[in-house]
Amino acid sequence: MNSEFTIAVHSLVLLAYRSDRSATSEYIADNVGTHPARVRKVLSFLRKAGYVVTKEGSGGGYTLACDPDEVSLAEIYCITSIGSIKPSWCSGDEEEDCMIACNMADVMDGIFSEAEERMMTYLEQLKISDVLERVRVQASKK
Amino acid sequence: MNSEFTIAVHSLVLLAYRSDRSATSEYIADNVGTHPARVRKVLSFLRKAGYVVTKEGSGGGYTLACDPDEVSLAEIYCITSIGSIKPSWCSGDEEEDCMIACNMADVMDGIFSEAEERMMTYLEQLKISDVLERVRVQASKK
DNA sequence: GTATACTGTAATTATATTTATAACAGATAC
DNA sequence: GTATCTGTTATAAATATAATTACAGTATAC
Repeated sequence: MNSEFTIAVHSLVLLAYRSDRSATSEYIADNVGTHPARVRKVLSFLRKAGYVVTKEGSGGGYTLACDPDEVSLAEIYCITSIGSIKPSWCSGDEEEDCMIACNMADVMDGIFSEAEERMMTYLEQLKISDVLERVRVQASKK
Repeated sequence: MNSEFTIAVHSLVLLAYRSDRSATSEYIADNVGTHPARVRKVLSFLRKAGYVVTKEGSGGGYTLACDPDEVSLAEIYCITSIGSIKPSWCSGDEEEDCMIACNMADVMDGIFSEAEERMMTYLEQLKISDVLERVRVQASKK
């Protein structure tokens, strides 16, 4: 799976944790453990989908624009990583004179799509606030 | 996802389609669209797990050693690609002085594991014979 | 209006992963 | 013994991913 999903979830959880304060891409990048430009790219998708509000210029940054109780990981997955279950490599070849070789790519494609849907029904149940709660539980274990 | 899963499923479906005839790695590789050495590597895993029987030497090759009605894609996924849902890249850093940064990697790890389990309950229902049937249906559409 | 501090985005470089290929030992059939 | 196969490792090539650089655009403070 694409790690932009991880970056998006981490960023949203961080913003939810900081309640309504804004955060710069540098601050988020440091917390996530990546480069600010990468955070800006991922959060730019979230902004276009309305999950965060961004403010350019001095004193700018990112703030949460959604209710963490309402937003599921499935929505975030759709924005950042849909289709990433399926490997880019495909078996078979349409030109071969064999029923298996000709059709395996299509069949596997369907299987990967259905598998992804199953995974997404799970992610639908998980909200950003649940992830934050899991972080709290994990922290209390240490 | 790792494409060894695709190669394994394709090979098993091909062997099931050819009933009890054996096939060489070169024949399978040509059908799958990869290198014989890669087929040998993947089928070597399947042999160790008892799904195929191999015969070395002249006239050798691979034959199915399982009932296609009984073997699910979940079993094959376990052998070839377990854990491949989770991206190798992890966010956060245990050393940071922030609850989110410290625990996000563990939390995401758990989420990816659960997501993978959901996907696997779907793959459990799909047998090798179902995949062969899907190939037949797909072929009849053309 | 100019300096400063941000985001947005594209281009480039570096790194990691994946796939293909080569090579050869070991096994079996003839 | 020779030809044909698998098993396995090592290496090279291709691809995908992540980091970095660069700079235009925008808002703020002075």
